[in-house]
Parts: sequence; C-alpha cells; structure tokens
Amino acid sequence: MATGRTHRPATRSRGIPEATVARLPLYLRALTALSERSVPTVSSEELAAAAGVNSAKLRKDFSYLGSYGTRGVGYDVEYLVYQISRELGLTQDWPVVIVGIGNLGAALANYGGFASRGFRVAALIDADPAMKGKPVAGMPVQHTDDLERIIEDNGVSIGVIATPAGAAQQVCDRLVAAGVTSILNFAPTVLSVPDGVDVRKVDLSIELQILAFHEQRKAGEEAASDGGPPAAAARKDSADQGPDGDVPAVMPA
Amino acid sequence: MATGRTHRPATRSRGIPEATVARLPLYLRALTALSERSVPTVSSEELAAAAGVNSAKLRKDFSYLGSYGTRGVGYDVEYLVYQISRELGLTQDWPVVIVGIGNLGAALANYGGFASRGFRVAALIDADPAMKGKPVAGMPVQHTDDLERIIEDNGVSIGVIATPAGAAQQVCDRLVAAGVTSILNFAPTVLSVPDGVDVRKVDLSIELQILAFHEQRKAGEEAASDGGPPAAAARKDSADQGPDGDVPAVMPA
DNA sequence: ATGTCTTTGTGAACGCGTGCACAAAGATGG
DNA sequence: CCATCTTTGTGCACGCGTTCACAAAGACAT
Repeated sequence: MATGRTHRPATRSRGIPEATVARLPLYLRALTALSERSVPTVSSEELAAAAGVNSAKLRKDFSYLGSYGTRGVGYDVEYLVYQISRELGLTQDWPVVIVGIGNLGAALANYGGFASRGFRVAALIDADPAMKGKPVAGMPVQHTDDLERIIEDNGVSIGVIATPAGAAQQVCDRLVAAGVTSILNFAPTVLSVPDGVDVRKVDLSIELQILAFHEQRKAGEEAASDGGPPAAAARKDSADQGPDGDVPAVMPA
Repeated sequence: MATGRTHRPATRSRGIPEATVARLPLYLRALTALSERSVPTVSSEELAAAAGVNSAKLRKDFSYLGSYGTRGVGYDVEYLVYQISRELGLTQDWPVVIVGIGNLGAALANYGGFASRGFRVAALIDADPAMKGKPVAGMPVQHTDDLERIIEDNGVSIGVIATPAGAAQQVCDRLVAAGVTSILNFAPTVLSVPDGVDVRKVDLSIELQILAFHEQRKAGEEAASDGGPPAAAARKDSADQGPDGDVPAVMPA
C-alpha cells in the first residue's frame, strides 16, 4: 500500500489535548518576554492578550497542566515558564540534524530561534559533494554518506528535511532507519513513515495558497457590494457554483 | 491593551469549511503530479492515498466544490486541477512582496514553489541601507522607505514578513496601511491587525517544540515499560500516532 | 474576623471536523 | 435491455475543541 501515514486518530497525549500542546510554545514565548521585563505575575486576561488567544481557552489549557495559578492574583511568571518548559521537554538538550543545505537549509541553520529553546544543531548534511566541508553557520557541511553515523554518534532523534521534494522520502527513510523518531519536513511531499514516528510539515506554498483563497473571496465580496476596484491586480471572475462544467480544463501547472 | 486581533470567527468562507480549504492545495499538488504523468482519471481512494488523507474526507471535501466526479470511474484529473485552481484563486496572478531579506527572506525569494503556483515576487524590501540594490534571486533589494509606493504601484495585496521579531509589527502596520490585506508572518510575534486582514504565521521554533513534546513522551513511555535506558537513538514501534493531519505551524487568522 | 473584590478553574452547551456505511449513479458486459 | 460491478456523494453519529458563565478560592482592606 505505501500509504502516507499521516492522519491523527485523536491521540490525547498524556491527557493533554493536541490543540493545547500546539499553543504551549505560544504561551511560553509571551511568558519569556514578561520574564525578561521582570514582571512577577500575570493574569489570564493579560497573558491571553499577549499570546493572541481567548482567556478562557488559556485557563483551560493551563488546567491540563495543573493548578498553577492563584485566584485573585494570576500566574507566577517564572514558575509558569518552568512548568511549560518542562512539559514541552525543553529542559533537556535536543540535538537536531538538518538535511539539505540549500537556501532554506542554510536559513534554518542560521536561525537563532532553535538554539534559544534547547535545540542544538548537531550537524548539517547535504548530498552535494561540492558542499562537503563548506562552512554554513559556522559549521562544516557533511556528506549524506555519513548520515547514519552522525545520527548515532550524536544521539539525534529529531531531523529536519529541507531537501528538494524528490529526495525527501529517501532521506526520511534513512533518518528513520538510523533512529530518528521526529521529523520536521519542509519538502513539498507527503512522507510515509512507520508508526511511532511523528512528522510535522511546513509548506510555504500551501500557506500562500490559503491566503490567496481568502483574498479572492474578499475581492469578490467587495466587487459585489462596493463598486470601487481597489488596484491593479483585481481580476475576479467568480460566477462560481456551476455544478455542471462551465469551462474547459486547462491550467498552468 | 490592544489585543492582537487574530482569531477566526468561524468563517465558513462561501460555505467551504476552513479545514477543507487547507487541504485543497494538498490535493492540487497530488493532481498536478498525476497530470504530468498524463493520468486521465483518478479514484478518490488513489488520490487520497497520494495526498495522505482519508478517502471519505477527500470525497466530502470535493462535494463542497460541486459534483465533479463520475461514479464508477472517478475524477477527471485535468478538470479537477482546473476547478481547484479556480477555487483557490490561482488562475489569477498574485503579486507578493517579501519584507526582510535576511537568510530566511532570501531563501523565500529563491523558493521555486511560489512562482509555480501563480504567485509572483513583485519586490524584495529590507530596512538595511547596505542591502539596497543588492541582487537577491535576480532582483534588486529595495529600501523600506519605498514600501508604500511599491505596494501601490504593483497592486500588491499579499505580503510576507521575514523580519526580526522587533520590526514585524511596525512593518505589518505599514503594509496594512498601504493596502495589503493578507500577511504571511515568519517573525516569532503575534501580529495585531484590523478586521478584514488575514494573517497566517509560520513559526519554525514552535514546530520543533511540538515535536520535542511528543519525543519526550515517547522516551518516557519507553523508559517506563522497557526499563532499559535507550542508547543514543531510541527505536520503538509502539502504536502511538503522529499529531499531524492538519495545518501545522499556523494559527488561523 | 468579616466582607468585598478579583481572578481562577471548570461544568455544560455548542459547533466543527471526521469517518463509517450505504444508497444512488453510472459504467460495463452479456 | 438487464444484471452486475465500481465508485461517488452524503446522512448520521461521535468526539474534540471552543466558549460562556459562574461558583469557589484566595487577596486585601477595615
């Protein structure tokens, strides 16, 4: 079958809802900023505003971690920073490898947000022999041939794939075989992995396409009610909703 | 405090669920690949496998667009490519500006996935005077001073922010004031925008933190049952599933 | 100590998304 | 023309996530 195993059967990890886990880093960032300003306590309302979420949601999220607040006062910033960090596993060191040192891979290697959160770039790996030894972000690029050894030597369990789409699955297979159990995939492909391996994907093109959808809808609505076409590129053709085909099928890929 | 206006009012845009919209680009990519191999038709089962989703979900998604399939046969690939492209607004040209030409901004400028989908990088903008005129991805970087003019001259409605966190809100405000109504934000900050402006954010650090959470959980479970402290790389195959399946790294605006 | 005021923690209702399972629709073969 | 087979389109049920609204808990002043 070789189906891309990527669906989620509602795994409530350790009782903490997945949606909550996804927001914890957001809270952590806001709390870190408060901590740097030496703010001692914060209310759910204030913190929610800083994180851009509903305050009730924030309180419910925190309730999954435990009762860390004080009624009438709020939450202790430092204590909460520690609790969330611990919950997310950021109190330990996570060696990470980045495979595919093109433009994006290099950008990731230079990205400061990793190191500041307990992640350590253990190695940069590329398939191009010409890249071998070349320093990127103060670190020599290593060749794909040594991938397995690098993973093992450094105890890497998290891998970042920034290769072209064509190479992604092969790289993924090798990473998994070498012991990696979490993968962050930037290649525009559906990765197929065995059970027990987590894959998260970031697709820049998809994000833009979603924006384009909403943008088109806004343009359509505006054109329908208001008469003023805003600027140059406003070619809309809505007339949607034709159950039967209205236009032939040809499209630029 | 001025709350970051970033929540989604359950906008069932035009009756198409947000979750479905987020999957359309996925289907489109799989269909494009089929089209290039000159495959005439495809069943929901096959296409679902290629896109990494459930076949029933895929059929339901398509049902929101209309009845474009033929029972007993499947879907016409070319026709479906066109319909989805039209629905996503990819049949028109979308000029995009990228603000902040650091490592990430440069990587985005060079990213081929944009141009291949109807997006056109209209301008690269940076606040550093030293960058002005410097060619990146075959295009001269322009200075922030000209931001408003560039937006207007090119009819740009989609902006990409790849600046440091500190500058993001300011850049965002200027983009919005100049007429941009959709923003893709790579800066690790919560952006505050007026109603009617869509913001999607991609945060690389957050993605890794979510992976770390699951990784820690896996390690903990293993230690609890197996007892043996894993060597460097943990290897197990317990039946827990990945958290993927939807849109990671992104808060619906 | 007592009352008031602030803020948390959560019960409950609701809506969205998912997946099952099946009837309807059309293709295909005799 | 009828029977059979394939595949779509969808009604329905279920569970997760979100939000409201409020009682409980603690701080603080008198």
